[in-house]
Amino acid sequence: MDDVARLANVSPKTVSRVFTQRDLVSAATVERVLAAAKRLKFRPNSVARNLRGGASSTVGLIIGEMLNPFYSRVATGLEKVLSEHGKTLIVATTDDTAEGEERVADTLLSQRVSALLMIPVGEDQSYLEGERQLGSPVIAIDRPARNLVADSVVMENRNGAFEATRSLMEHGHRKIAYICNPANVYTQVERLRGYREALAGTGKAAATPWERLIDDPAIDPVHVVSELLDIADPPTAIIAGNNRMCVGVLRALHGKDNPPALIGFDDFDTADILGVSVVSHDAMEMGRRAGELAMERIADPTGFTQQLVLPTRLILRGSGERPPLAS
Amino acid sequence: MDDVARLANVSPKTVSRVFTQRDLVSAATVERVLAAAKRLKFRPNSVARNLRGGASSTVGLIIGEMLNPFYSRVATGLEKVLSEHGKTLIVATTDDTAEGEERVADTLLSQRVSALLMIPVGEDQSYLEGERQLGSPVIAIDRPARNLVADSVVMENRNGAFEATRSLMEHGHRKIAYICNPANVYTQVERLRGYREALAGTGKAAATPWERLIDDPAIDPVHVVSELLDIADPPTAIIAGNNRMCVGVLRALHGKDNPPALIGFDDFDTADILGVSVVSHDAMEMGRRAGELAMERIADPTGFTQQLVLPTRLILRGSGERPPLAS
DNA sequence: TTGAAAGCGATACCAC
DNA sequence: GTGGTATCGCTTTCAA
Repeated sequence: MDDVARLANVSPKTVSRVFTQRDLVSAATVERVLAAAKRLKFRPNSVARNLRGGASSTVGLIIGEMLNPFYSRVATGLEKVLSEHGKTLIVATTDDTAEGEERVADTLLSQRVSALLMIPVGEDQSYLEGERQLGSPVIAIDRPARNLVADSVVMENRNGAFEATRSLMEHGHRKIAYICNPANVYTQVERLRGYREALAGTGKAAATPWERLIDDPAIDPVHVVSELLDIADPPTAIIAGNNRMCVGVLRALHGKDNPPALIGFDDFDTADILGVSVVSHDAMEMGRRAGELAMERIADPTGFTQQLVLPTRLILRGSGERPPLAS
Repeated sequence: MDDVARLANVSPKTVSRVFTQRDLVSAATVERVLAAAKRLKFRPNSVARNLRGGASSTVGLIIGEMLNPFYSRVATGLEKVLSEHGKTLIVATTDDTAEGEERVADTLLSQRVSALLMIPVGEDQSYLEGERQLGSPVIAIDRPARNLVADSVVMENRNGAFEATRSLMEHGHRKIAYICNPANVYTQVERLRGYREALAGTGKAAATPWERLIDDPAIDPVHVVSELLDIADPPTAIIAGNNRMCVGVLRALHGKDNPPALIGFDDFDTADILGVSVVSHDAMEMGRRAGELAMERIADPTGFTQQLVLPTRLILRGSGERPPLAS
């Protein structure tokens, strides 16, 4: 910057002004500075810029992995909002482990991100409490943070599952399975609850014999489904707890003669071609709203924390409307 | 840091040492400093840290959009390598426009990323030449950079298309279509060439009547396919130039009685269930190799630039082996 | 093994 | 409109 100032015959401060509050500088000076900057290939260093003010121009996002289209949709929505606000997105992945989460949170905070957005995977985010007090807002996406005051954006998990189950019941099903992996996360707990409530009707919601709550990513959905369909009183319909599980179930049912009905959670690219009914939601919108929440919180760290709940929508494409086998 | 130093009764420099070259400090001092740091919730500011040295701990990636699974696979592979090297990933998207590319490149360079990785979308990257000379290595992924010295990682586009075409020919096809959108990118030019060469046999490769090289993202693949199958001498097989187009073709063929054979470029999640033959490649590996190339170039900016070419693999799942209609 | 001083690239505050 | 000066949080000399 000093070089530019020298070449343009002004003070460094004026150069700085040209790149930040251009209207405070005379047109002639601006032109001279810009020319000098161009010649010297000068580009303001936004890192140094933010050294002073505290809040940087970056925002951190912690997700399980980028391969999962749900996560990448969230990232997309978020990135859109950020770029509108001149912020850039730092993405870090946890491989869906709690240790990974703490590790990358630490890294991102070292980078002084102006906000930390995350899809929590660990069971406890209290380790972030100090940071939050120090001024790094935390926004939880898809699942609320635990033991931490944080804004959050989630979806209507329970109601989505409730409606899916009810829809299957209206098509004559009564023996309905619920399969998911992982199971110990907020979204699945909620969805399971909605499923049970629908099945219970006015009675008391309780576990059913057709629930398969897996918690080991290594277990093959195909295997689980095969086993499930082989039990004495097999289900006539299946609800898959997330996109991954839904594809797994599809794979398991593939080629079967009289497949059970199927409704998946999360929409996916070829679901229309495959005729798969799903509980759909707008993951990009989640990212977008989370981004807006972050901008809000950066602007006013003292406001009330909010919990946004986004709707889900049942999309019927065929697989969810298959009647039960008349056995 | 000063506060920590005061509390631990040492100089700031010693605190710095504890967090960087711990072995140069006595064990007792280390402990005292760490305790003080913990009490004060001190976390080294890696932004300020890098203010001095030049190269920062971030690496920038410019991609078209995160929704495209190809891009996100590349990002995944890259992120893996970076986290092993203690670097974090800043992702910026261009919406697949050249202007977007320049804009976000500028932003990332302002952030002083230690390397700039990109899937070039514009037709000219010479605008980065200055930066490269100033010490920001540029790595092109999937497509070589134009008018710029840069390392790159690409795949065997031409050969992949060649083999797909040959495979269709071996199954009796002669009237083979090639559909893609966009068309004016390196990958498509190469694939088209492979397709033509295979069809030409020993003759001179030339355009065929079944090529549909679209360049408007708004045009619906379904429409293009319908039209293509309605011409006087319709193709009996189709090669789709990328994942998006492949799904589009699938959608168009869906429900048709005697669909043409189909081979797609890029594998996708449910391709096995849908029985779609594809030219597959390892996008994560591309990201990984690009990351390694970046680390290499950061360590030694003077080395020869490299061009890595990764193989493709034809996966036959049914759609590519349908024989031509005996019409 | 530890410390003092200068500086990285920019901005904020206060003069002129 | 423009220019000094201190400062942000840390690291790199060079000494002790």
